Amino acid sequence: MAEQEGGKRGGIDPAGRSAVVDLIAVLVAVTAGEPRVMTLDGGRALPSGPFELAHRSLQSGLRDWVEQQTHHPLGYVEQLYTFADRDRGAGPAAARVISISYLGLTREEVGRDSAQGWRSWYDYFPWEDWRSGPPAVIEKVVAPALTVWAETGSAERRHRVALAFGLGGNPWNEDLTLQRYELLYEAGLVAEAQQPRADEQGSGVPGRAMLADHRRILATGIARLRAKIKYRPVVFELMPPMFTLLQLQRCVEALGGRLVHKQNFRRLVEQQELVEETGETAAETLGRPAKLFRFRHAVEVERAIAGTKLPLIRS
Amino acid sequence: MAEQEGGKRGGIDPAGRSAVVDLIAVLVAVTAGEPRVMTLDGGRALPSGPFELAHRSLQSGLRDWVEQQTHHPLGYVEQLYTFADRDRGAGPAAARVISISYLGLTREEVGRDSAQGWRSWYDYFPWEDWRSGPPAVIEKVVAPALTVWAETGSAERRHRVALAFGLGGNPWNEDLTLQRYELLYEAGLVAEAQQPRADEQGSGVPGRAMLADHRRILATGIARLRAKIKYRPVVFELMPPMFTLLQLQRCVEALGGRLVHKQNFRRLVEQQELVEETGETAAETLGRPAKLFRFRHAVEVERAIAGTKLPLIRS
DNA sequence: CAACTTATGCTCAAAGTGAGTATTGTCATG
DNA sequence: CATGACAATACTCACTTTGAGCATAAGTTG
Repeated sequence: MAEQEGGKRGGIDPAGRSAVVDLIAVLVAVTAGEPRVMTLDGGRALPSGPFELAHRSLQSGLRDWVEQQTHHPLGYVEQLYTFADRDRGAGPAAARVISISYLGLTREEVGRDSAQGWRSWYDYFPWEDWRSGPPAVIEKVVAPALTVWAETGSAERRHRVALAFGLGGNPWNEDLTLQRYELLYEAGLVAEAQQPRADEQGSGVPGRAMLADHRRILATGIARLRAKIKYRPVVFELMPPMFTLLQLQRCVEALGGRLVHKQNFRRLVEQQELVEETGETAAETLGRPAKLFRFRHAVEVERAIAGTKLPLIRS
Repeated sequence: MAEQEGGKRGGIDPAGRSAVVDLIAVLVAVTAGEPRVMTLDGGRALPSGPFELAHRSLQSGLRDWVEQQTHHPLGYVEQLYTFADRDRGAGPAAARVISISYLGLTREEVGRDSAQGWRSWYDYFPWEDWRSGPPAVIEKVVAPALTVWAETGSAERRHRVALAFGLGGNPWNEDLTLQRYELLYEAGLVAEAQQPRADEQGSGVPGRAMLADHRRILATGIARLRAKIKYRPVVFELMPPMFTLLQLQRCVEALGGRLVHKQNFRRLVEQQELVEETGETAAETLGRPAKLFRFRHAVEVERAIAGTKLPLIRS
């Protein structure tokens, strides 16, 4: 089916059947209540590099590139998505490039030279941060522009816009980050959608642009992470070994871009036995001192058991 | 970063930076209460083919291959996973192949010449069907063999086995299909794990083998589908336009490999307003005639709104 | 000490779930 | 034509899980 390629160098490829494969990382940390993503090139690109024969696997290839480019170790990693759209790559004459993207979770290391690359992901998606209420940018810029665009389309298009951005009485759903970005792209409101000139923001919407489809990949990562923290205890990959429940809450809020009910959040965390007390208490500056907790790693296995939602029968 | 490849033929590749990319489909239908998967080569392979420059996108490339190989139209499609493990491909001297896998959902078309390829997925994973209680094959073959293997490893290995296969009082979790297959592979109990001889089943566990890593990809598809029907109304892609609630239930049971509580299942379906009455009733053979329902396509958009699980605050 | 800020405890009602029991239509059959 | 067999539907009931608050407790700062 596929011709063999034995050695270190590939052969001629008459059928156009081989492609360049890029590995791209969305590396996330939460620091000081801000969700941050590792970038290169002045914030315009995600860490990435081609998959090479020398790499043992996709993941190890990714690890090599990220650690080489950012000098930051890669912890928890999961695959995100594989993209290969033609007109969505690096310019009009782009080669056929396949982008295999990964989501990585870590913590920022203080005093590292990697400190340069971290940026708040809300720099790229200002409309995604609802922690201080509905972002003004939506009402002032995004909604009007999208509404104009939607008017020129079908009713279904208007419906998609209303649903994704919580317009017309619809509730906001933080998990739709990717759909929102894709809508803005379709509407030509993000810089990446303007083929020729890459840098001018023009008639677009606020939010930093990135090279090629990196911002789309970032949106994919955010969406995945926002969805995942709800059913898998992955937040802890972003926390220090010991933390207070408020710190944990702030982390979740940073990721979700929404505030949560403090008491109910604690109830949830405790009843699910996600954490255990360390016995120590935090040396805070303000308020009653909080107990310090640590993640109960045991739940990672226990949680594998859960999962269902169908009205099963016992027997 | 990546060298340009202009025309129909690729160039020399000194850095080993280009790879062959295969597109692989797990095409599923449910017929007569059995979950079935489309296969080729006498049930030993999934539909697949290389991604070529001529393809507009990964999905369209996949569609081309599947429709050409199976003469069956492809409906709902979603990406599954991208594999590229070295020692897991087509034999020891395998080229570096990247497999991008997709899950497709359809219905079998009667009287099609594509009818050949459909097989029950439980032919490949007999231990996954719990609809008539715990499969004998687990108690008789799988559990003993895995226990022997686990004894030779760490306590953590024993724990993984117990969890994945519901041993030692652990509950069965139908979503762990992939983990179970991977454990069996690790333990050398599936034919694919024996490098040299491919066909002899020998000391292994019952269940049909497949070429290369196709069975692993099938397991990935099953796991994804089992998980997904719980939070997204995808079952309906597998149903005819009109159906009774019992037919719907049988379909869900076929996929999950477990029986569900009839009354509660109906309550769930109705309270979520997934279906609406057609007014007609089924011309059954047995029992009180059932109302025929159709899927409320409106929920596909409505459902996009749902999704949360965090204890949000209103404000 | 008063004012502030955060940590924790508790309550309450509304929904959602797991497991059954009871009743109602139809068809096939002795 | 009464009786089963087999499903479709209706309802119950006891919990559990959530969404929203109210009320205290325990430090820090001026």
